[in-house]
This record gives sequence, structure tokens and C-alpha cells, in this order.
Amino acid sequence: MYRPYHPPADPIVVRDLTQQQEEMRTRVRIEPLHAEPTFIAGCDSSFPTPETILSVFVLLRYPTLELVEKVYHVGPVTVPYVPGFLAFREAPNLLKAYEKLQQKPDVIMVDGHGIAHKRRMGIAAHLGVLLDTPTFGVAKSLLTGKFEDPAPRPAAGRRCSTKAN
DNA sequence: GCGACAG
DNA sequence: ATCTTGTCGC
Repeated sequence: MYRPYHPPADPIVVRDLTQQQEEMRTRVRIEPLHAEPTFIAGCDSSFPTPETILSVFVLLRYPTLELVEKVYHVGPVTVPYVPGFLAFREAPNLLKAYEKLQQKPDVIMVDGHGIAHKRRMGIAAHLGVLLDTPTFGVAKSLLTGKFEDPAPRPAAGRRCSTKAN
């Protein structure tokens, strides 16, 4: 498969960002949700032009998933993409979009990995710490580590248990 | 030294 | 991430 070329990252900067992640990882909490969520958000960023970042947040009511709010923020790209440091490139702009939400979510789905990261500080964990809000990563490809394919989900309408679930 | 490398 | 052409599976 085609692999993009990543410009060499400034080692001194990488060292500093790594240090920031090492500090932030101590603030990551892994625990179950304290209550059933009422609102769940999803966020992602795109790049209309190489120097422009567009971040979006959608707020959905849970569990119906009806769209409640949709906000975005457009800003300049100031950081290059460096594997392992995606958050420093996208989180700042995502935060600006987040601030525009009238209603804050109980949990957030984030594009990219969470703790499936070399220092357990993928962008989802990064945002979770900064917003002090539960988050989880939704990535489309592997960054690091190994995993086993999950068992296929049962077809709708025919659940295993007969009891309420 | 050589690959791998979220988005 | 983004762009673009070609191929594959249902």
C-alpha cells in the first residue's frame, strides 16, 4: 500500500513534545463512565488547503443519535504532521470548535487513537485531559502495537441474550 | 542499518 | 490529511 512521505521532524522539537506527552500521560484516567450519557460528540479535522485546518464537532443525543448541534472552526496550520504527535497539530483547532458548542457532551469520539499510542497519549487521550471529559479514539489504521480482530457483531434483531440488555 | 509511521 | 486512476466485490 502507498505510504506518505513524512518530512524530517526537528529532533529538538520532538524531544519537547515527547516530554509534554510524558507529563500529560500522568493525568489520563481510565475508568468507566459514571452515568449513562445524555449527549455524545464526535469530532474530526480536515485540510481544505495544505495551510488550512477545519475542525468539526457534532453533538448527538444518546442513544438516539439525533443531531443536536454542529459547530466548526477554521484556522491556519502551524504544525506539521509527525506520527505520534498528531494532537499538537489538530487539538488546538479542535478546542476552538469545541468552545462553540452550546451544550457540552458527556463523552467524545475523536478521530485517531487514544491510548493505543507509544506513550498512551494519542489525540483522544490528549483532548480528554485538556477538556477533562471522557473520550475515546476512533482510528482507521494501526499506529503501534498489535491487536486481534474482534468477533463479528451479531446481526441486528437477533441478540444472544433473551434477558433485557 | 532498515522499516514503520493515527491524520 | 488530500488528489487521482484503476480494479474488485456484491
